Amino acid sequence: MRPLYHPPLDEITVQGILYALSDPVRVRIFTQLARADCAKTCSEFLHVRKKPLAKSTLSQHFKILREAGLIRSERMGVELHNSTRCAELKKRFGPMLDAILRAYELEARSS
Amino acid sequence: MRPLYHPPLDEITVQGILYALSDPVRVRIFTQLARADCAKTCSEFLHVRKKPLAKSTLSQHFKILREAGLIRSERMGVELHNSTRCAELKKRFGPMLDAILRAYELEARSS
DNA sequence: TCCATTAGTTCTATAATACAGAACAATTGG
DNA sequence: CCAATTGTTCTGTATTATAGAACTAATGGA
Repeated sequence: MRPLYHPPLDEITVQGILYALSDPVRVRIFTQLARADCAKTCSEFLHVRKKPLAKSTLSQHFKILREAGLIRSERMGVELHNSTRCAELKKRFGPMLDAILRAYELEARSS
Repeated sequence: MRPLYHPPLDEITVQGILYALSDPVRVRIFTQLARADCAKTCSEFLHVRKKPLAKSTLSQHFKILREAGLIRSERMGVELHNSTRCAELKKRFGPMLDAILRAYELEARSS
């Protein structure tokens, strides 16, 4: 089992971020992590919006978020503790991420 | 041949926009359109960054941009005149699009 | 120590999507 | 009306996504 890869800040791409955030499940995961004040495990997201997700699928989604540079996952015993890399990302991409999250939020409210 | 579909402003989604802009060819097309002061035809993009594109592929890319609500395509004789819907989009999504384009621009400069 | 449990990952097969060549459609100019 | 031009749609292949099954890693107890 290969170690979890986290790209360094300067290898993170806009393309990768947009792709990662163009999926509703991943957006949900990311926004929950962004809102949370402490790290969350993967399995907390096995039921996203009432839709049961296979854990292999969920694992893939986390991998995509991680390798896009959006989140950081640390092994803590048997589980992974996931948190966002928002602070770093803000340094590199300015207001982009905030603007995206805000747009998603507004969209959710209006529907 | 079915008429070109342009979603009304309130049916445009963040997800659709991010997905459309997570492909380098489409980003190139969109940014060129955004910079241009007049509409551009599809075939002007047959060579994007020295890579020859099949016109069927290009057509698909335009369709994705169009149906994501990012561009508007009008038949003018035998060709299509494409332009962005930036003004409308700004009303609905605020600074998101600008922030994305700016991030892509900075990324391009630094590489 | 060893076994059961828990949390995630990887493997494998199938379903959905992207790409590009070929045929087609629509418009215009000669 | 025919030829040329621009773009779309059709069709087959290649890549990517999903989810079940098997596997790995860490822990807590008997």
